[in-house]
Amino acid sequence: MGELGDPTPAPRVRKRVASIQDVAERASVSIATVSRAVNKPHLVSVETAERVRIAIEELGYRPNRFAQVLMTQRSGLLGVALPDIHGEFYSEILRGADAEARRLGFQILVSASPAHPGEGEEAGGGLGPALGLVDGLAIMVTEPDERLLDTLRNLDVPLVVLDAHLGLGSDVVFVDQEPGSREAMRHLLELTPPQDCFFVGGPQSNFDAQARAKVFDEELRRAGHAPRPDQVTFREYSMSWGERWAHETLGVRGLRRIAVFAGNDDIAIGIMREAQALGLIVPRDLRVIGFDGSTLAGLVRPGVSTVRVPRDDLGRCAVRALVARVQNPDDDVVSLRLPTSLLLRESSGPHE
Amino acid sequence: MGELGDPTPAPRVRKRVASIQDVAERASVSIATVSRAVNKPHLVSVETAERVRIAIEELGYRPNRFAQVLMTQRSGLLGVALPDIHGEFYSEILRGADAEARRLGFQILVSASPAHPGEGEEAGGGLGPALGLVDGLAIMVTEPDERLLDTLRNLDVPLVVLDAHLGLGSDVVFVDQEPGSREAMRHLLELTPPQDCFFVGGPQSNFDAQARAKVFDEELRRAGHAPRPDQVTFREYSMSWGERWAHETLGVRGLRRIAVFAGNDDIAIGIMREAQALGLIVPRDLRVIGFDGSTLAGLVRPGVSTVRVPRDDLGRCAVRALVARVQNPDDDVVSLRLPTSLLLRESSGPHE
DNA sequence: CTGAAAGCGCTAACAG
DNA sequence: CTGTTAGCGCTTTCAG
Repeated sequence: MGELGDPTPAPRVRKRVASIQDVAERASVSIATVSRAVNKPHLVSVETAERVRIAIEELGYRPNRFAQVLMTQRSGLLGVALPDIHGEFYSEILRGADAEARRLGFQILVSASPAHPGEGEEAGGGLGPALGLVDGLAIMVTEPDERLLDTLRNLDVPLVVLDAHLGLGSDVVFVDQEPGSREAMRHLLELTPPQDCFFVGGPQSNFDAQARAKVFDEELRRAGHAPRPDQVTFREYSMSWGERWAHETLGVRGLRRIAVFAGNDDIAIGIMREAQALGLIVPRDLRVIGFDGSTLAGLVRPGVSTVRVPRDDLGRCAVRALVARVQNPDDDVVSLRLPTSLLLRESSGPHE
Repeated sequence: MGELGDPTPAPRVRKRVASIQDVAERASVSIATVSRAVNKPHLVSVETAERVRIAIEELGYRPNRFAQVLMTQRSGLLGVALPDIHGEFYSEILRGADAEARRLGFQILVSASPAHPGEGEEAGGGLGPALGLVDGLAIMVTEPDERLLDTLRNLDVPLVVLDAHLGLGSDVVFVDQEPGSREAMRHLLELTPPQDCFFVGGPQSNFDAQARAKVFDEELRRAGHAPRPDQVTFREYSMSWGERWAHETLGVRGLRRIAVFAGNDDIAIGIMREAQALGLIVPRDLRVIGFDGSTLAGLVRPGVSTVRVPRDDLGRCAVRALVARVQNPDDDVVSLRLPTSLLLRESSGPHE
């Protein structure tokens, strides 16, 4: 049962500092008065307040947060658990979350949850023992995970789920993949027949990947074509997957004049680069649209059309919802939807 | 003095959960025994341990971290304060720091310190009251800041400084700008005369910018040329600054066949893009080297030569040093140096 | 091996 | 307006 204990049993290190006791003595008041002077200044006389202020100053007193936190059961910490901490996508979510948290007087505790925690590993979004220190948890769930769900159910702090509908009655903030995907597909289908359209997605188990693929499927059918299996593939959100797909499709099978709806910008760029390496011209031989609205998509040549995702809004709204819940546990559960939209660039221009 | 108090006075929300008391009663032992069973299993008999285990299970007991932390004065939290949380550079530092922290059983508390905290704002790296919750602080300091220094001096937790030598006797982990910069400059000076070389830097007050500029200056002199004022400029780490510089230098003043050592990859790419927009060819008309080893530098055309910075090592080493200090406060102070090195791509090739 | 007891440093009634 | 008192939930001597 060691896992319940402190992660690193080690000698205490914090040096001895002035306590509220010391301040009280120095100011010749009770500790209660010191506490009030600090936290509820309006409850003490100005003279007393001043004496306390001076004592605090002289002693360099700072309230021990650990003790405060034990009393109030509130740490001012918010857990933010993401699948990964890396890359522009998550980085911006974090930025939004951090900014909003700061604004509201909280600090975020970031955690990159291992995507599939092994048997031994803790689920719960990767904040090991620190989970017990947060006032609330915002967690992004990108694929089904029973163990995680279980942890979340037993959580004893407010919870906000990002980007997934888990059916546990928590607040939810999610990016609606649909409108942007729909726009993207209609744009492609305007100039490319449905049988020449391809979806090159991320991991199949990803909720996002599925949502995007679903729109792809729907729009193709709407255009009168039931997608062949080779038109929809899944693997991972990486440039190398895009390159590989392009190599096999454009290089080996020699397809031309096709249109690709890529699972994200990395994949799109990978596809484009490989196409270019094969001597093809984008968009003439290959039209492509990515997803995420990454900076990179706007920087490569040709610019990559992409579906904008309001990343920092996502972080911001998640934190806002979480804080609302923390401060007002009995408010109605909210479900916040952030829309996506198509951002057109050269990569999805006409075939000629 | 309100700023010393809890940031958000709000009602308690944490629901009532089983305490060690409850477990003790259920297992018919004392709370001390429960504590031992959890933290020092070898100190209790197997039968007792089992009884306690069962009680814990049945009650869904989890030790209250707040109380643990108050007793042990150790939270398992590490503060990591960076100038910004955004962009690949910081993102990777974070990733390294997070991975290492996790490995060592700690959690990091990220903070994007406002670069120049206003008068009212807290210095101390932006972790407001949360500063009191960390076992140690790793802070990246990019420019001189007296107020910050002061805060750091009065810190009552272990401190590791990143990327700056502040002269307070803390551990330091720093990226040595020199070797990479030196290589870069020698590479440029091989084919471009010193009077046609330019340094386009970030903020002048940045330690890094200064270090890089210094090498630029030294190498030009070494090549027999004392840099003119127009050869060295500072502003900010952004693409738009690069574009602007290029516009004025290449567009307005019409310079050609020059070589630029840019303060970072963003600047380098900005310069390159503007040059291309002006119809120039890189590296024929303009050779350029960036800094940071960003992914982006390898993705644009032509590929941008850059000075590699071991970003995740930086985060990793900082955390390692910090944890070492936390666990062993009396170890010798360490100063860790991480070297940089040149990564050649097309952008700094010959003028023709 | 186990229990009793003493706090960690602070906040929050409750009386004055 | 201020002091007294009671904990918050846990860890840790110190005796058995």
